[in-house]
Amino acid sequence: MNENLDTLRHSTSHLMAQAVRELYPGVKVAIGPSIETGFYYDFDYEPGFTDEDLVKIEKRMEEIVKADIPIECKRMKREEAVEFFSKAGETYKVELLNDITDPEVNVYTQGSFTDLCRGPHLPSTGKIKAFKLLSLAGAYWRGDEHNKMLTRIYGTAFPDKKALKEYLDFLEEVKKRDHRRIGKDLDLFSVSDETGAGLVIYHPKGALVRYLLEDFERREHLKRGYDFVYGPHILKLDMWKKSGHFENYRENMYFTKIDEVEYGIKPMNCLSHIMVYKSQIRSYRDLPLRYFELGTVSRHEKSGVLHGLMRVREFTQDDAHIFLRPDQLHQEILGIIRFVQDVMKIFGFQFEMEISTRPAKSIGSDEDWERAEAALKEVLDSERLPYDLNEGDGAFYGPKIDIKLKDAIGRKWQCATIQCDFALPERFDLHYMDSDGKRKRPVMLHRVILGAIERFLGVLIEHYGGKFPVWLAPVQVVIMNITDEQEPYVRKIRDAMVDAGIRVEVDTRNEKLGLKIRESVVKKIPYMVIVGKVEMEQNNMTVRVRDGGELKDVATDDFINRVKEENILRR
RNA sequence: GCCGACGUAGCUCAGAGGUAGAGCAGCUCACUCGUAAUGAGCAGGUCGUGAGUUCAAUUCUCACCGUCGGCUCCA
Repeated sequence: MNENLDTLRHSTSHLMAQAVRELYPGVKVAIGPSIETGFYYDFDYEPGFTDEDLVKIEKRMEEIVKADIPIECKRMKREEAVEFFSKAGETYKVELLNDITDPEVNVYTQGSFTDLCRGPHLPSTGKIKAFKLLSLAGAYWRGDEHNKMLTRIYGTAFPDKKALKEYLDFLEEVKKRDHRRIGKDLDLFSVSDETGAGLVIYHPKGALVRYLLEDFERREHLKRGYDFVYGPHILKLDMWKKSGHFENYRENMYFTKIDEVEYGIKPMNCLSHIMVYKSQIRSYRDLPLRYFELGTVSRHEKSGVLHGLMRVREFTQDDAHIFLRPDQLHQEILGIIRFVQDVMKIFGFQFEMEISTRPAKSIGSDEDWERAEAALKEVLDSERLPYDLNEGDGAFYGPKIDIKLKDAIGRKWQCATIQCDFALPERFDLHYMDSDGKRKRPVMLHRVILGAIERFLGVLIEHYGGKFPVWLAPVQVVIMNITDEQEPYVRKIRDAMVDAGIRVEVDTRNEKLGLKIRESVVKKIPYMVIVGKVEMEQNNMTVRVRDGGELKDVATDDFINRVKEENILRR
C-alpha cells in the first residue's frame, strides 16, 4: 500500500483511540493498525459500544481534528515505557512491550492520549481530512480464539473527501453485487432455516447455471486426459482413520452408524479415488492417472462462518486426484496451472498464487514435505510466476499452491488449489511397477480448478454483477409482445429459437411494455426481443441489448445466428 | 464456536404490554398499451421456536434455531 495513505490511516486510528479514551474513561486500548481498506482499533470496554457510540466518537474525532493537536514522538527506554503504561492501566500495551526486545521504543502523544507505536504519524491531527467509522465487531486479542474478545471499531480514511466518497460508493457497489441479493432477484437459489444452515437449495435457474458450469468442466477435463470416477458419500470410519482424516479433521466431519458399523460422511473425495487406483496393479507406463469427480462433500463449518454460497456445509468440488511418478511432478503441476489459466481467462479473472507450507497438525515425514514444497516452488520459479509464501498453512497431508482470483471490482477469492501429497500414497501403500521391475511409490496431486461450485457460482454472480455472459445466462432471450394481437407471432419466433438451442422465455402477459422491460432488466436477461404491430407486419423484430443499445428491423434468423454464435465458447 | 445487531405476509420494511400495518408480489376485474412499475377490488400473518414473568406477551426475561457485520477457520 501507498506509504502516505498508510500513515494517514494509522494516524486516524490513533485519532479514534484518543476520542474513545476521552469519551469513555476506563477503556483499555489494544492495537490499531491501518489495513487495506482503512483502519481499526481494538478496545477493551466492558459495556461494549453501540452504533450510537460510533456517531459520538466520530463527532469527537471531528473536534480533535479541528483543534489541530500536534502529534509528538518520543524515544523511551523499554522499562520506562512499561512503567508508564502500567501506571496508565494499559495492560495490553504492557503485554506488547514484554514481547519487544529493543532497548528503546517509540511513544506517540497527541493531547491527552499517548500510545506505544512504531509510527510514523502525521505531524498533527488537523492533517486528517476525510474519514468515516464503518462498523463494530468482536475480535480476539492477538487473533487467538482462546484470548479475550475485544471490541473492534472499523473505519476508513482518505486524503480528501472525494476519495472517501469513491470508497463509500465502492461499498455500495459491493452491496449491489451481493450474490445473496442477486440470487433472490434472479431466483437462482435459497438457503432455508427449515432445511438447515449452510445447505444450498438450487432453484431451476440456479440449477441451470450450475449444470452449464459442470458441463463445461466435464468437457475441459476430458480434453486434458482426465478419467471420470464416482465414489460413495459415506465410507467406513476405518478408512478415515487410516487416511489421517479422523485424527486431523474430525471436528469438521459428520458421522453415522449402520448395522453397528461406523461410517464417516466424506469431507473430501480422495479416498475413493485412491480405491480406484488400488483396484489394479499399475505400471509406470499407466501414469499419470487423473481421476476426476464432481464430488459433493460435507464439512461441519462453524456456524458463524456460513455465508450465502461462499461458505456452506455441503458443496461440490470439481475435484481430481492425479497419481504420478516423481519425475512427472513438474509437468503435471504445470499442466494444472495451465488449466487454471485457460479457465480463468474464459471467466475474465486474474489471479495470484500462494504457496502454503507444513502446518502444526499434519502427517508424513519432514523429508517428504520438503520434497513436495520444493516441487511446487520449482514449477512456479521456472515459469517465473510470482507467489507469496504462507508458512504453516498447508493441508494436513501436504503443501499447496492456493490460487486467489481477482474479480471485476478487485476483490480476491480463494478458489483453485493444487496440493502435493506423499503421505496418503504411503498410508494406503500405493505402488506401481517401474521400468526396473521394482515396486515404487506414486505421488498424489489433489487439485480443484473452480474449487467449490457453490463458491465459484457466488463469486461469478458478484464478478458479473448478475449479468452472466450469454453462454451461462439461464435465460438468454425474453420475447415480449405489445398487444395480444402479436401472440401467435411471438410463439413462432420462440419456437424457432428453441429449435436453435436458445434458452428463451416469452412474456405475453397483458401488461405494459415498460413493466415487462423493467422486470427483464432486473433479471439481467441479455436480450429482450420486442414485437408489436410494426414488427409483425414486417416479419422482423426489435432487440434491446442488456448492455445498452437497440437493434431495429432484425430478421429472426440473423438474431438467432448471433445468439448461437455467442453461445459457443471460443478460445 | 466467540463478540455485536437482528428475526413481523412470498419480498422489502413500519409498529406497540391489551392479541397487527404499508408497498411490491399473488388472485379477480377493467384497460390492448411502443422501451425501467396502468388502475380498482380481494385475499394473505400461531409476529423464528420453546419456556418463564404477567390478569394479559408478538412486545419484557431466558434458552434454542436462523440471518447479518466481524474474529478464528476455510473450497
